[in-house]
Amino acid sequence: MPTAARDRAPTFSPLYRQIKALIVASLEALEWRPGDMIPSEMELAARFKVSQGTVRKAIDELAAENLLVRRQGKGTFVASHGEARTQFRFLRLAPDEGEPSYPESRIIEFRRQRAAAEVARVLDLKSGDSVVYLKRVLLFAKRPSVVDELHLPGGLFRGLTAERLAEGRAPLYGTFETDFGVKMIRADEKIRAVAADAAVAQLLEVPTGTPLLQVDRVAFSYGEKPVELRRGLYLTQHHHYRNTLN
Amino acid sequence: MPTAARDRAPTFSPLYRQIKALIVASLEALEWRPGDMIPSEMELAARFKVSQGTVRKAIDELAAENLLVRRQGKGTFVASHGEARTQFRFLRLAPDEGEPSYPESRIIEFRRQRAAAEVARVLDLKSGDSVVYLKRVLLFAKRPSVVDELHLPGGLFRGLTAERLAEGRAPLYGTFETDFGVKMIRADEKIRAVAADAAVAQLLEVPTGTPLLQVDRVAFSYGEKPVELRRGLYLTQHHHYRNTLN
DNA sequence: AAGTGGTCTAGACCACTTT
DNA sequence: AAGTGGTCTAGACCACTTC
Repeated sequence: MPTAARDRAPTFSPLYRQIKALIVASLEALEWRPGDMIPSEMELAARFKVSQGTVRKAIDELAAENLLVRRQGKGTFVASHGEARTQFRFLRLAPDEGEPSYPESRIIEFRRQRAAAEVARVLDLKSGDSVVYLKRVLLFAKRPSVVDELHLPGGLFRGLTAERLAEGRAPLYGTFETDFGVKMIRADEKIRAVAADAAVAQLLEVPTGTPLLQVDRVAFSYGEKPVELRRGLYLTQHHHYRNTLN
Repeated sequence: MPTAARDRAPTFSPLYRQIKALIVASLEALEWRPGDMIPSEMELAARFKVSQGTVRKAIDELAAENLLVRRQGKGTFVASHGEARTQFRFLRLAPDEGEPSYPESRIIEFRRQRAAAEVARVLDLKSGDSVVYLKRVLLFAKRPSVVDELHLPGGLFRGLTAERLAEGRAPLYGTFETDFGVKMIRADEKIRAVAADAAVAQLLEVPTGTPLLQVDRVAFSYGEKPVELRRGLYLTQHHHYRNTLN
């Protein structure tokens, strides 16, 4: 049978990318939730009326983008922040000695407030829209090592309260996806060296002026939608930010 | 024709990975140099006696790893550090405002010396082996912004002299690949915040104690071979280290 | 027109996991 | 044994670049 053409965008888009977009739409609509198995390649091929190889290529790309995870013999699954595999993808601070571990979190402040102009701009909101503000200290092996400030769109995190996060050792992004259906896909970070001010120095139990890593993050969900603005101040006396250039 | 089996490693390795290894071997042997076009998929398929699709899958992975670059209608080319595309893959310091640019370099020190224990360990040399030591200042828009110290295996960089690098605006890794056949593939970085000591502060024209980003890099060539140890101290008052988490 | 990579199909068979 | 993803093939045709 000759190649199916279907509705082709004015600028040529191959079939497998259209299939890919359909799968992403299903992910976004939570037809399959994080951790779920999606239909087999043959089933999807039947649903979309294309060959298995075309579905395969679409899934290949989604797996490369960490939206899906393939497990031979088992099936293809929706990636989840609850898994060890994904655990350290967004947590780049590692101890100088020993294995990476997940930190303990202490909430310093939690409130809903009106978005300042800068926050609104980055999160694609209107100035004055509701925003969740969260300030935490992260402790690695009982040692306070990070001071974090987060801004989240209020509309996406309706039931979020301080109690719900309290004393959590659970990954924050895992909570976001299971409790609020907000899936973090990608993040951009800008890193600088700064001196600790008095307030931060006290929280981290170091002298004022101690050099800290300042990590400004914007995290995105499906469709490049910004859903988190975060500033982290990292104490790097026993830890470092690890990165790989490919 | 049934599937060719060939010499199969004890743990199963698919054909396309064996093909991939053969292509990497040719790259390593400089059969095709950076910037060169490699043979077409059909030619390689004939050479290796496999189908075009199998060669294609091997090349797909090599392109994903940035060892090869595909150009539709033209051919497949060996990736080169001389291209704009690759330019900023290993240069993560970007100005807060405006477009990234390539810095001017000033050499502060250049000499050959015996490898200290730590340097030898990281570069996989013997203690006392010859090592090239290079210290530079990088200037963005006339502003000194980085102090860099590099250690390179002496054996790989035989003809390297200070004159050859002098006042170079050319990318260092481009020089390495064209002049010495050493191709940088991947690098690991560990980032910390530190305070500028007197010597560095003078070079960067800032007060002693100014917070700086300390970036420790180990760069690798083919086969995970370490070929560079580098420590950079970045002034982040008008620049930042950019990163994307996927 | 010819040559390159890019897409799509259909079918066979392999490797891994579960029943 | 059945179901899943993984590999490999052979052939057709499309899109892009160059001659």
